Amino acid sequence: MSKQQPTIKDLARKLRISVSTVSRALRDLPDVNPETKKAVQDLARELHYEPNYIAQSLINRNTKVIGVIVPVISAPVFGRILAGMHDTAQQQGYQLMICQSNEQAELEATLIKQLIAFKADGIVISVSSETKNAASFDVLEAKGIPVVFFDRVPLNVHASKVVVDEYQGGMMAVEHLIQSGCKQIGHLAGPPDLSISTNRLNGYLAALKKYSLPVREKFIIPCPRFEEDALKAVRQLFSGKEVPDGIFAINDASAIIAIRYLKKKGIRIPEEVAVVGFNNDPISEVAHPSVTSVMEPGYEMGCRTIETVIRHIRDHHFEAQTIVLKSKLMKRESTDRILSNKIE
Amino acid sequence: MSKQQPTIKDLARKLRISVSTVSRALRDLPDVNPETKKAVQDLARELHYEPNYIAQSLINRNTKVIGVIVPVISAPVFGRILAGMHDTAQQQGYQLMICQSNEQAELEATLIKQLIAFKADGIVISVSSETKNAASFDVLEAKGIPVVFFDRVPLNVHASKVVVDEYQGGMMAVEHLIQSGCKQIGHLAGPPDLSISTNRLNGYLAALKKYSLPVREKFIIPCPRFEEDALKAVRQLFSGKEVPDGIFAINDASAIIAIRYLKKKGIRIPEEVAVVGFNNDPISEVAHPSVTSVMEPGYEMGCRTIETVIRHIRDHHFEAQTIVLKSKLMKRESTDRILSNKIE
DNA sequence: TTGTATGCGTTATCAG
DNA sequence: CTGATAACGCATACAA
Repeated sequence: MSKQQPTIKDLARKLRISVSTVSRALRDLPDVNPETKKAVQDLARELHYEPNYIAQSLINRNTKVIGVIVPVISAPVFGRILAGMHDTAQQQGYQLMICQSNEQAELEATLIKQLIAFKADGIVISVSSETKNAASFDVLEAKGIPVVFFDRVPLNVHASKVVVDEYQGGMMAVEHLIQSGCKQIGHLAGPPDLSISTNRLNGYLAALKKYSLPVREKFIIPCPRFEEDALKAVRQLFSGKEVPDGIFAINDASAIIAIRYLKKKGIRIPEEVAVVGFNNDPISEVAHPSVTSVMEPGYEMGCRTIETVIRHIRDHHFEAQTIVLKSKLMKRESTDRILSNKIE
Repeated sequence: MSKQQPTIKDLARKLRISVSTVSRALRDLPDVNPETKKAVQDLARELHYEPNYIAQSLINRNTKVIGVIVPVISAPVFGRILAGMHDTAQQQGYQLMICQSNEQAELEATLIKQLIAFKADGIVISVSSETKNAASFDVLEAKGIPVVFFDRVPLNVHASKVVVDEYQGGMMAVEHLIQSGCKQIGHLAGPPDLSISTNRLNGYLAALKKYSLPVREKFIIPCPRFEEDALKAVRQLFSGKEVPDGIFAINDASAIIAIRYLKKKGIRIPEEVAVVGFNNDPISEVAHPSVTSVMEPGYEMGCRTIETVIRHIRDHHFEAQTIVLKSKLMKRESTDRILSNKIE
């Protein structure tokens, strides 16, 4: 804190009135003499008085703080989500306490404890790729602290969730590849324990089934650490006798790693292999060729998540709900097999 | 908050001892019977007791919270900085309260007030592009709240600052353009009131001077809203009779907008016009051609900023200092005039 | 309309 | 080693 911030006590002493009157005047309550009220407010301004939120929290039993845990702050998807979260929180008079788990389950658990100790009114979480069970979240349920999961959500947890329809996204992506003429589509999958991974994978499988294309286990390669495992995965994908003519990647960074690998091998994109990414990160637009990608409504997801957790905070009996947002396919050069010859 | 979180009172009642003993046991203070200590700690674990930070803050007169204000959370540069900030803060036992000003001076002032009300132990700020004077920061000085400015810092404010040597960055960028054979270098400048803008501009001017190249006012075009004004600016740059053969852009997004414009006009890069960006955002690497860019040590800047503010918090007499970090030029295709014919 | 007393959860200062 | 009691800054029921 600082050296000597004025308190209501100081104001009271200077004005020779009681602290309760000062307290009431500052909050502009009705039953207080207009003159004394004005005197108090004037003095408060003059001394740059700011109410002590900490003390108020102790009494009101709420902090107006929402804890946020994301795997990595610097990932573009989370950047957009956090921006949306901050704007709606601000609008509703809440502050955000943003933390990153660095994809570590243990740190995630620690952060949850810290946020509890801070008496955050509610907590919103996007789980780390390491998180295997929901044990760390039980505390929250037990303590009755409102939680909303977003983007990456755990299974078997009774809580509100805000997610993108990953199944639809995956399906849409693969369907687009098929319609572009791909017959053998490889999938650079995500960390096995994440909901987004399995849902996108299921979308992939559903699309294949819809068009009666065979599923080849060898064409589905999980990348536990996302793009960090992507290069190895693509290599594996193209090491066999039969190689894919289309790739559906778990995110844009992985898609671009695949594209680079293919270009280096002299394989033309999209003519020989078409590629679809996920997230619509800025890089997908500027890459060469630009990458067709599934765009998730990140900012909106952030807004809805905060709205939902606030609803839970205000009404502790509010029923847990799952909000599913739709994603959109941004078609670009990496799958544009008709216009592909126009690419310079 | 929640319904019924256990307090030390509850623990005391259950164990039929006093709250002070419980308090001491929980903090593992020396003069307390090992047996009672164990009993307390066991019960605490059993009941999932978590200390109330709020109450502790009230008494300790510190919150272990550092307020952070950035213009936009979702910008890659700030993402990296925030990541560095969070990691060191976590390591030192501090929580971050991250806010975005959305480049608005007024919101920035509001956020500062909120953080003061929250009794943040210290505040770190990267000013909005709209911020013209330092009035909103005076309150902090007056109240003796430690402040550290980073990245975009205001002039005429006595406080610690952590910055990148933007002058050196700009100079390096332009020198590289000159050494690549450029003789007429245009500059897509930043918002006029920002320190980064003027410093990069000065670096640009210094480089021209060093190589005895003339300064043309018409080749320096400010972009008050960064990339949002970039297209208009490039158009202007190439509208006259004399056009540049090199462009130094205030950031990578602007550089890429320029590149797109040039490509559309059939102007070859880097042969006819070489381009340098700033920030080394992921897009600079994947763009076509990839963009030579000045890399700022964002993560490190975040770490150093938090370290500095914590130092000020711990020692209120700690002298304000300015830490200057060096940037690095990442050379890529957009300026590679020798290898340019190798670009596919 | 205003003041007094009490409490929020914790720590610190004393006595015992 | 342990237990009362008073703070921290504020809000509120109650009294005046």
